[in-house]
Amino acid sequence: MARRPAVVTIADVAARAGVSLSTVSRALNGNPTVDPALAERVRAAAAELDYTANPLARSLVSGRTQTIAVVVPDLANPTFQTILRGLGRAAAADDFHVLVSDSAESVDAERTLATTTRRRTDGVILCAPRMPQPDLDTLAATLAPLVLVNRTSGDVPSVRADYGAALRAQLDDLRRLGHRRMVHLSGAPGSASSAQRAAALDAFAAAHPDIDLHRLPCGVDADAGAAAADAVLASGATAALAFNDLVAIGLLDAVRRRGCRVPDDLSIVGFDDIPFARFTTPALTTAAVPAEDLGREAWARMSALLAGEAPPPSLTLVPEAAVRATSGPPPA
Amino acid sequence: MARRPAVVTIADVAARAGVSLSTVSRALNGNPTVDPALAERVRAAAAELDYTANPLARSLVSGRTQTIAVVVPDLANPTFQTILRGLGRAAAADDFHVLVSDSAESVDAERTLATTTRRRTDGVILCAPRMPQPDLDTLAATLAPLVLVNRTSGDVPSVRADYGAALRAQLDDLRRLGHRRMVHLSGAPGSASSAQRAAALDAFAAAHPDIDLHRLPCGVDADAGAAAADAVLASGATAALAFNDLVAIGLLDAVRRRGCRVPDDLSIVGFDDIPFARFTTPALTTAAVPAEDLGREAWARMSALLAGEAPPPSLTLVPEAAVRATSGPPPA
DNA sequence: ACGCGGGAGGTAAGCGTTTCCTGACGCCGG
DNA sequence: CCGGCGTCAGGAAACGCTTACCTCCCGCGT
Repeated sequence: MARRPAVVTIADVAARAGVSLSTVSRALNGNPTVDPALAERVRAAAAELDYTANPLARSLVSGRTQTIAVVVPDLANPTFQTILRGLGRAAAADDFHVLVSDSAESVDAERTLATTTRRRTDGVILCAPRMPQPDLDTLAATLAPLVLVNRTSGDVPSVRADYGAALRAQLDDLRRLGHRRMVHLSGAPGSASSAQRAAALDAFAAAHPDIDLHRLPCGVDADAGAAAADAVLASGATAALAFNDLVAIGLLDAVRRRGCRVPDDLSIVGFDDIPFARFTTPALTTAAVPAEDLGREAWARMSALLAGEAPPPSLTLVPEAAVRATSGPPPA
Repeated sequence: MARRPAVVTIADVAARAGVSLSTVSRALNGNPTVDPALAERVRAAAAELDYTANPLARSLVSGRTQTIAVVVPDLANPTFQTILRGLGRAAAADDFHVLVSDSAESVDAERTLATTTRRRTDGVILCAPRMPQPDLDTLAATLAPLVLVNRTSGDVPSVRADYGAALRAQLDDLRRLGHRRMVHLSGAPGSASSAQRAAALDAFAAAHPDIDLHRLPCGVDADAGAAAADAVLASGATAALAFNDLVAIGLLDAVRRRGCRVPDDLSIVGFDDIPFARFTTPALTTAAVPAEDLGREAWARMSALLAGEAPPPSLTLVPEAAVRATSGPPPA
């Protein structure tokens, strides 16, 4: 009994069709210089043998892998998941594969992963990298083609949400509602959005000296938000602005457990508008970061880069306010 | 000015160290037959040139890519995200990369993605595939090494949660609480868990003929849960068992908006214990599927397979009941 | 002093493609 | 009728690496 070869190569197809390797390659790649009848014969042979070109060998010679790498700080973060989903689907539509790595919020891992995954892919998308700007600038030089999400570096194409503008809008809304003591729960110091937010806070504080705007260091997840509950309540603030929805949700739950009524005693606003923000009680007021769009747009830029075209200009989306039920006037 | 070669190859290192290609390869791969002093010289040359072996070329000859493929039905589903995270981190710890694809709940995409990604990786992990059993069996034969999550096929190593057992426990709990009219919101017909759940429902119905157990077709997300609210209320059931937490959350929110008190008027139990289940109001009673463990264990099996060892036996984890506040006795 | 064994490093053969270059053939024009 | 040119297919190099195999040299034993 004829043992089926473990793997069928282009040579098998060539033998079957009675032509040379190069002809098979040309025929299967649609090279027009091959006689149509011959091409058909080759295709038939390939089909009978169930042949598909080995992508590795192909990549080695062509220098292209049809794969891009994405590095995110934490796969458990709903925002990154959504970005990844938009990105992944857009890339898949263009027949590209996605290699994801989770840097576990570690700057070292970020650098290492970016470098090693870059070597086996055609480009890298760094999603909200936490590393300091100089490090990012240095690294960026070695990574091209590179697209950044929520960070910028030189003229690297990027897409990002304007955290500063959205935070400013939130602060203004709360001020208009009458709040005069507010607290901001800041997270992930490395993230670019932190800088934007800090600037927005500074500007607001300067513009409204009558308002007591306190800043409370905090983590980036629900536990961190819960842990900050006592400090928030002790601060006497009538409104809390959380780094993200996770923090807001943790805080919301924790203060309610302590008997604090939201929004009557304390207004809470989140950031990101994760899918669950609608389902908290009360429904969370937040700023809707269009994460899926960010992912899609990031791919659009990478795709242009890979095609050697000029990428679309860097994009800054302003998150839209999603005013729901955790914000309201301060207690009288 | 000496132009730096775009890419430094093993030949450059060999020239720099004044040795042959093979010696460089051996030295860098820690082959003990190379003289320690020479090895050191090679390593030094490699370091000066900032050389790293081209993974593609290496893969082509070695036949190993240090990469595995994972196919999930929907990246937006928190359970798959968690599985992916456990899997990704475990694989990363073993210096493996992960190529993820989102099949968008499409059976066709599932098959195609599995096949094409398999070719550029060392193995595939199919996460909760939706395709019918015969298709899965056929496909499985061409995919080895393969690991299945939440499905089985022949003697393919697998890890899964025992949805049937957990659902049985939920049903028993509700019965003990006194519920006599219950409704089950079933989702994703293709999924293996649906079969297990159907069997559990059948068995329960047979064992407790006095209980009215109704089944309501439903989708798999929060919107589907919300859409089912009227039907659930109209059914007169005092307890609703949702296909997953997303459905439960949508339902919970929708019935509360209609003035229904949970759990006083209606008990609701979810499934999966997604991170947000703790934060609904009231906190959602659910069954805790250890998704991160599933991911980690899936990798353990793949890892063994790749090492040519016998994989650990297929694993079935029984989700633990997470009794919180959406379940209670039926109204009197 | 010579042969032989063993160890270290070099040579070259792949891995499976793509692609450049060459050669054969046929056709057309001179 | 012959030369030249265009077309199409084959040969072979190249992509960057690993590894089997072979050579060379050294040291030992007789």
